[in-house]
Amino acid sequence: MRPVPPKMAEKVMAAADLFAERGLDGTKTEDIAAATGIPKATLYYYFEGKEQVLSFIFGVVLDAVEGAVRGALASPGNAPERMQRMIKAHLQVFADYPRASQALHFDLGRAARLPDVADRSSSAFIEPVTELIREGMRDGSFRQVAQPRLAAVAVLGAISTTAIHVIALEVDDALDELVDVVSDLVLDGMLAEVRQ
Amino acid sequence: MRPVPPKMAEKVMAAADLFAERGLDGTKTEDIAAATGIPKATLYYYFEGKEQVLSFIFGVVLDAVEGAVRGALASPGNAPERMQRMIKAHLQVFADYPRASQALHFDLGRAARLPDVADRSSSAFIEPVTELIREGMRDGSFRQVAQPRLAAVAVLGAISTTAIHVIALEVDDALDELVDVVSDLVLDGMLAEVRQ
DNA sequence: GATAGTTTGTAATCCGAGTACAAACTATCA
DNA sequence: TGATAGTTTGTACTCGGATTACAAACTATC
Repeated sequence: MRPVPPKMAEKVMAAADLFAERGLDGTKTEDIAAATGIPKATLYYYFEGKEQVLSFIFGVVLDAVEGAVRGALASPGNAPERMQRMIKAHLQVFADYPRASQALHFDLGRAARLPDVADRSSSAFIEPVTELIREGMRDGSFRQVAQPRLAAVAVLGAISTTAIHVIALEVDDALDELVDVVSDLVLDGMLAEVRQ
Repeated sequence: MRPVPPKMAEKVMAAADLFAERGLDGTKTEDIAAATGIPKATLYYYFEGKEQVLSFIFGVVLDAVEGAVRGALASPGNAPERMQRMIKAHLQVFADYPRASQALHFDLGRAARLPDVADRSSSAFIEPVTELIREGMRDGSFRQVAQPRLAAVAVLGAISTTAIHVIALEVDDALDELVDVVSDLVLDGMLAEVRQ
């Protein structure tokens, strides 16, 4: 993949609409050309194929997730406060890139097999959040969680599944309400009383 | 789609391996024929195309999920107890159909657009679990959740994301440990103390 | 043993991804 | 100015694979 000049990068993001709607395999190269305004031959000059176009778009989203998570976890406050900020920041990425996020979710299995994408989603989210959980356990703000890494995966699942669910409803500002739904669940759980 | 005789139905499940590994579009009709032992022409006699083969397999998993959730929610006990049983039963479906579950996750976006599949995953999981949450709120065993339906979606996300994560690791009995990880998170959250 | 439905092999069609290539265009530098 | 390298794009081509067509063989049933 040749380095993608900024103008091209911007145009190419328009393909996220198509991928979100029909998935990679449901999208014809011609359609990408039409939607982005980049002729087919030019696409093949920069990308090795349409999968790389998808991969490029995923990269943009992952960059944003990485930045959001990193920022929230580096912010001041105790572990629960930072966890909530992380959830908010992560949801903000879905709000900022709704179509690209949907595309990522649509072709989730493929994404997991794309070189880089799998590693990067692990290093952008799972690892830092696992570390946050461990930290909260050490300082006493989180209870002892048997498997911090799996807990981090569960949190990721809760965030992304609800976000995609809400985006699909196409109610624009509905993602905001999710911050409370998800962080209440993750932090407090659903029980009315703490079990002894 | 013609009614699929039992012998055929059983054979066809072998295609789940392929779909789990490469997704629908990465799987050739010839490969499906080879893996299932059903000749290509016969496949087209029963199914309108390979997407319908995928859909059929998803249907089997959804039947199982529906049964598992329904059984757990109809069992005796208060809402938290039944929620935990539901989580266990749902995870058991992943254990029973690991490859088909992976296939479903791989082609998640497509699944959401398949007629029936979307409706059925909603009626098999989201709606009954939403109702369970409401019930727990009424009888005081769950705290007041702002959006029970979104909470149910979050729980589904936590269950399925962790299950797929664990299946991918190919450690056979690791799904068992998930019951505690997920139900602790869902019921108790992660905080050490209840916030006032 | 006639009829309807099933099973399967083979050949043909058709679409679309990716490739090849050449002409036109642009920037840079001597 | 003109040579050179890189960029942009149109057009035509190849090739794989999904789907279709079809006919022969097979099976159950009445």
